[in-house]
Amino acid sequence: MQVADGDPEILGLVRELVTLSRRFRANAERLHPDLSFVDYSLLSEMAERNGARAADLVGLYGINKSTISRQVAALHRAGLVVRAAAPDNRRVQLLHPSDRGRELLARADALMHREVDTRTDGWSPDEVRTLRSLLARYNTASSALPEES
Amino acid sequence: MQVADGDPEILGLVRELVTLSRRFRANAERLHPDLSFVDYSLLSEMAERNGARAADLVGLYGINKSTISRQVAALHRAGLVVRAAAPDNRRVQLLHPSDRGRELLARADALMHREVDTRTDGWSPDEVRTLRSLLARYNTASSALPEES
DNA sequence: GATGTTGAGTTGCATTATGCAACATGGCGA
DNA sequence: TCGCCATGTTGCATAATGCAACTCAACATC
Repeated sequence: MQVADGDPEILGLVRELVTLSRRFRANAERLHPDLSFVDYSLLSEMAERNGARAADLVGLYGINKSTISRQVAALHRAGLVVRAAAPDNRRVQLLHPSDRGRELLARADALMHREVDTRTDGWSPDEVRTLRSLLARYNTASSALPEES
Repeated sequence: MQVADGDPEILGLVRELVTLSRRFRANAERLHPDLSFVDYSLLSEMAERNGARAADLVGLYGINKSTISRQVAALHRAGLVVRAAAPDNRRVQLLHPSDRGRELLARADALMHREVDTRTDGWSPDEVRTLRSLLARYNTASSALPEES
């Protein structure tokens, strides 16, 4: 792999990742207009982790905390998120989807599920598993970003 | 696959795709601030296809043509894209990266290459190939979207 | 207990990304 | 020739995002 620079396989992977990133989001946006892609990502993460701190989301997506702050505030205003003080550290607020949030999340999940299921039509279960697992590895690796101070 | 609804494998895949979509973009944005993620995606597609029509890009990314129009216009103003009339259909303009565009693209490519190479550190060449190929299949399947009339 | 330091969020300000709908125009077919 | 249609473009509005300055509560030290 140390072809140093210019491994066409890697560059090809980059291309696919780029395309996926733009298209997947646009597609999701069309699929469930009730819950924007951003809101969907936040709610699913909170649900997944059974409560997330804003800072977690900042780290996960690698975006500015002001952005997360605003997006979470919007979700809260919309009644889709509840904030709870963390038991251990009172400075922190744990974010959870509200009942209504869970409901919207479930609906969007169903749509996304159907969508991805359709797009992987004809794949073997093993291929689906493999894609998921490789993406999970890639995403996890990405988490270990060099934090800019 | 026909678990109708609720296949956790599919839903897991959805989660990974969501995370990737948000993070990959943000990451690219930080990696090569000279060339925004959007500009990068457009230029690489033009280069890849050796000339792309605006409508191609609209279809590829599934976004509104007005958005593409503006983004291409910006690239053109910046001197990174040249427009040429298509030989067969004069209504169409073929978009190519300019020399300067190619230059910026190459620089961003190098950075992205390095980035992805790093994140797949420790992967077998086969795993990298597999991820690329599965993503390619997924992306291609996505192209066949039901066009909303 | 007062005080300075630090972590977690917020907010003002600016820019970019994107959608929708109306509009412009140059080809093409009847 | 005429009208229709495919390709784009533009006005208008909203969402997403970054940066930097600021608030505030919790901690640590003295």
